[in-house]
Amino acid sequence: MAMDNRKLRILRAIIDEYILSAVPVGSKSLSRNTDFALSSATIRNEMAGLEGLGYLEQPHTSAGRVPSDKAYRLYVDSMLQRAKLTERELAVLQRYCGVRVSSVEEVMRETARSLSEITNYTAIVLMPEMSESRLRHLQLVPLAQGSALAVAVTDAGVAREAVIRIPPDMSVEELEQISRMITQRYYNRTISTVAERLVVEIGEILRERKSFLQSLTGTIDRSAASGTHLVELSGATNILHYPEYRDVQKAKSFLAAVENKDTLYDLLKQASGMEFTITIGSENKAETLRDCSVVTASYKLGDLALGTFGIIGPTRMQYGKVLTILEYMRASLGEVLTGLQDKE
Amino acid sequence: MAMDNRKLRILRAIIDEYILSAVPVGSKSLSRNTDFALSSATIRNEMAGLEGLGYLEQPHTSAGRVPSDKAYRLYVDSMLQRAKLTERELAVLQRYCGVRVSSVEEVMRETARSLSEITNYTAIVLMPEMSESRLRHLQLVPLAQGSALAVAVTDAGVAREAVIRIPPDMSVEELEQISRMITQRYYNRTISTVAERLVVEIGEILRERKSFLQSLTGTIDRSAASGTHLVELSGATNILHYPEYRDVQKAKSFLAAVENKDTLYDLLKQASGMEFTITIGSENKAETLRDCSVVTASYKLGDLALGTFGIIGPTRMQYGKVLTILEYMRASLGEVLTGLQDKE
DNA sequence: ATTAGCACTCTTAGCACTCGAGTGCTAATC
DNA sequence: GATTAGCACTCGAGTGCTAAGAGTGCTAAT
Repeated sequence: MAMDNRKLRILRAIIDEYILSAVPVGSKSLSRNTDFALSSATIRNEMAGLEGLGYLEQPHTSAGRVPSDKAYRLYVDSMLQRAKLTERELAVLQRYCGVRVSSVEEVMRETARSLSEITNYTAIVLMPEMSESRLRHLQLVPLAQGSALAVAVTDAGVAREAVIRIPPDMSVEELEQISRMITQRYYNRTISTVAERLVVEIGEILRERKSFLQSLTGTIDRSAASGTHLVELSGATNILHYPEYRDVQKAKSFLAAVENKDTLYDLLKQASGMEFTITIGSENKAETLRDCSVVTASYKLGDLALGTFGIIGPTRMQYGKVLTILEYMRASLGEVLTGLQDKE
Repeated sequence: MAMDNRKLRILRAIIDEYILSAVPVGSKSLSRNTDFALSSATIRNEMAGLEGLGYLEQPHTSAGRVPSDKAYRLYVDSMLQRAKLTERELAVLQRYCGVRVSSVEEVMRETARSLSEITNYTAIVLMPEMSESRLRHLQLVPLAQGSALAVAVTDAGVAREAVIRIPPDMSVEELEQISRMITQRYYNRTISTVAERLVVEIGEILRERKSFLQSLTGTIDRSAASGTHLVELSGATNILHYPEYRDVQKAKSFLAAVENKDTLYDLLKQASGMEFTITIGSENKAETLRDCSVVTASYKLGDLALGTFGIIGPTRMQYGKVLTILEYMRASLGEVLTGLQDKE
């Protein structure tokens, strides 16, 4: 049994229908509601064929058919067409572009919020990777006896901070001097380079401060590596709108999965760099997302900030619409990020 | 009909029972499972009395009784006793105290995580108020042509950043000089003072930079005021464990309420400064939390960081246990925050 | 190749029924 | 006078049955 043109058209009709209704679609309703000039019996035959090929599944005998992950894959690969956006959707996007923000974190938060609001799915945004961005300034600010706050600023316009311990005999002037020295020496180097070379190079100059520098390096390393607050999540509870999650148990496991930022980080990390990715159901690495689809987009700003964002929803997702929205968002994000600097 | 001692004992037994089981408790089971030497009939009479007084409610005739908010209020006001912690609970607390963190944000995250893990309710943590903490350092770092990052460090050990626009003719040296001037002049002043006086005072010195300073002030103001990322939330989905939220509709409205950080911010803000607060069901201002209880505690560190944290759960909450945990946490939080500076 | 027709399957909604836990009331008991 | 045993009554949850509806596969006719 091979795939032919008519089978494709039927499959597509089934998918379109199922995406809207979430109800298994049967041969009769299909022949009634579409303009194939075919009887239900013919469609039944074709459906049986499609099931044999693995594109359709039957929840139980005498129920309609449901598209398999394989079907969705075919769908997005070869029959997807961009959807027009509605008034409402455009309005949210426009509002998003006009929003006043003053830090990269805020941009991420707004992006996630808008995405989830438009799509009604769950939105995730991955912050630009710290370790690949370049140092602009490092400042050590004394806090109390024996402790200081280290603040690193990068070209992506983000600051990271960490409280560090300092030798009790270290003076304010010395801290200032070290800050200046590091800033000067490592200006425009990537953070990972800084972490790598700091001790070796400056340790030679300031022998007696070597252990302090070591601890500083450790902090930088850890802070650059920790992906914890690099993931922004919004609209997790949107999933509860969809009938496939009417079962509280399922909803719970989805929400638990999504509350764990490590899973999300891996997800986005993997997709970073790809213009768009679509991962369907069982294609997901994470066990817990096996009946979700993930669509992501990456943005790039000059050779500067680079991040990824996307949405998570049921496999029965409006792929066309989502892609259009992500595309739009991708373009706007650059604008908003640049805008950071143009609006006050 | 007045309240007497026996009524109190019965009411208490009902509350204790209901907190554990979430099932309306009836006269028979109560006389069976407790050591009142009373028949179910007597208890029934007393229960009718308690209902008349507004302490009990009946979901429908021929169901057991459920404590009213008023009953819980009485319970926490006059019959509450601290609960012992279990092994598991202590273990989590211990792990919490040992955790290595290097920024206030991380402390908040860990606190929220641990709280929700121990209690199985939803935890919220409010970050120390920015505008009341004192400036330690202000740094303007040039990013690109016409823009810079302003980073303010406070005595609470947190840094806040914002991208600002700068006049194109402003040199690196001038930025540096302004940073130094502001830091020097406003060292140890509260952020709100800085925002208030900056333009007036320094504007006089740097007349030609007045508009720049104005925009900087605006940024500081806004950044200090924005409560957005000052609230840390954890374990929102824990609520799904409880039978009162088995209805997806209810769960959805709870989660929506809790996803809105403004609501939470108001909640915690109001409780800040109070050692402990307990707000029961309808006592909540927020419409959406009318069948939840909120328990909060505030911490203070010297006259330094001051924040609030708490948990949200069903009105049928283990108040005794929660209070004990919050008390413990309150003590540990100081330790952890100080520890920020002692561990590397 | 298509389709009409038919027998069969499976889910869902509705209905009557039972069972258990709970209630209020009254009369007997301590 | 307080307590309790007893009784009739109510309500919700669970059970079993039936009928309706949607869908299927197969076969024979077009």
